[in-house]
Amino acid sequence: MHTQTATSGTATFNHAVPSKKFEGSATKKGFLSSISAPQKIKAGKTLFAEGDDAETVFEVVQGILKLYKLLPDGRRQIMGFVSTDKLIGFGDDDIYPYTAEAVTDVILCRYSRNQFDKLLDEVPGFARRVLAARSQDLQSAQDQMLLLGRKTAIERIATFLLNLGKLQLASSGGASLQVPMTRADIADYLGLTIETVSRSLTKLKRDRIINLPEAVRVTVVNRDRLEELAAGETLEAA
Amino acid sequence: MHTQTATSGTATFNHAVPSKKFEGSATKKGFLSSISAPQKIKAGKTLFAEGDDAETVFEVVQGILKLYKLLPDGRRQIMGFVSTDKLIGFGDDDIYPYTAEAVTDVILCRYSRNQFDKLLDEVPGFARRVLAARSQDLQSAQDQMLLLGRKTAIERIATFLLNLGKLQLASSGGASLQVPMTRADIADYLGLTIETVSRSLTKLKRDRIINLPEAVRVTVVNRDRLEELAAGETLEAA
DNA sequence: CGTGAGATTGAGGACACTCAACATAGGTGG
DNA sequence: CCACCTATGTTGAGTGTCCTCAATCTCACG
Repeated sequence: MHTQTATSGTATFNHAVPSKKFEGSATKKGFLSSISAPQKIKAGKTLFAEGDDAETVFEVVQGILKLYKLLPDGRRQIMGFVSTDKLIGFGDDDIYPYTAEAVTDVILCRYSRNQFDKLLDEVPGFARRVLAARSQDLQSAQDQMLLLGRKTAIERIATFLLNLGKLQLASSGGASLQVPMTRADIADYLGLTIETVSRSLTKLKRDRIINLPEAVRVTVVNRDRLEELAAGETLEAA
Repeated sequence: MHTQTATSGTATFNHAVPSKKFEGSATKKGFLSSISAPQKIKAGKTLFAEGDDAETVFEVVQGILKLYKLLPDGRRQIMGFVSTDKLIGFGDDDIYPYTAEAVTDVILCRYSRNQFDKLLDEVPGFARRVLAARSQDLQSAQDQMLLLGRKTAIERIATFLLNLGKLQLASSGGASLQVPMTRADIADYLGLTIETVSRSLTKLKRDRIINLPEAVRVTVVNRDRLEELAAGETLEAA
């Protein structure tokens, strides 16, 4: 079971640049949105499951989704969190390769896979633009492979917080980060357990690198040190 | 240092299907190869390094390359092994996001990034086809994220051997696998150490799941069991 | 104010890592 | 042609980081 055959995709929030994707010729929301009206999804609801027929392509208008795969015994790996302006649910294959679930309330648009494919073939520059987005997703996935394969727990958390920061700097600003996902989600994204996530955050706090006014909020106190940790500079002394 | 900013890409060998990529209209090697003559690269040679200007797109004609990222202290993560008919070195960004090094002797073609971009814009269906390939690469990367984040050492090795098998079944056939990369490469691909790779292979041999006539050759004895392990069915008894 | 999901903290254990010795194979030069 | 030499791979002993199990804490919500 849990055949992860398909190829839909898009993932992660590692992008330094907020994506700009659809702005050219006949695209942006002006194009895609004309097909279907935005739709609200409640937090916790599953959009589609790994292995389902990939009949629909989704565009996230607002909110955050998580994409994950499961092993038969329940071990879970979150491939990424996707947010505004991302497309998910298309790829080479005809089934979804992961489950998509709303982390927060989400607003999104749906497009039939057929229509989407037609756009790819017929709208000049659209395939090119989607390719660029997918290349970014691939690169984020590769950064995550480095994290999962070689970074320590503390380094993973540091990387995660900085990426979260880049995302939010794009919209708001300041060193105060909102953490919309649970510790369990963070753990399954970073290949750790919730306990290790919690302990790592506590350690960063003890070391005066971050603050934790509440569980869902993090403020960066020593950004330089956090970046050293994320980069894996090993100066694990201090 | 080791800014991993860029977005070139392509990776991994997780594909069930041997890729077919360029066969349509004006593509296949008939198109791309017309630009540059195939070129030989010796095993061990570095094609380009992470951070270099991404001026050239490469098409692998024969042989195997490894793509990897490094942390400052030398920890290495191999993003994937790429083989015949794969394109590497293009993406959103203008620098390579990883180092590419020849595992075996390699024959490849080079294309200037400018020419490649022009093809993407001008050749009908080309961007579409490259997008499909990149979607496959992304999916492979996501499978690898599940492996790196959640699978045990034995499960990683089992998965690796089966993927190696799929690759080679495409060309040759039979349960006898050639392992062209070193234990160090396997370790850095699977997020393990060489010792753990070696011990895991030994354990699979002791359990009569594979045989190891030589270090570079593996024969699958109990494929069903190997697939259970790769899938993470946890029946870790036996 | 009681309840329950989520988060933190503690104690102990396990899987993979580190360090180290030894084995094997391929290549080179005497 | 064989002995040596270095790469690579295997095996062993001990350690450490992160996991497991479990208790306690926090906070939003009814």
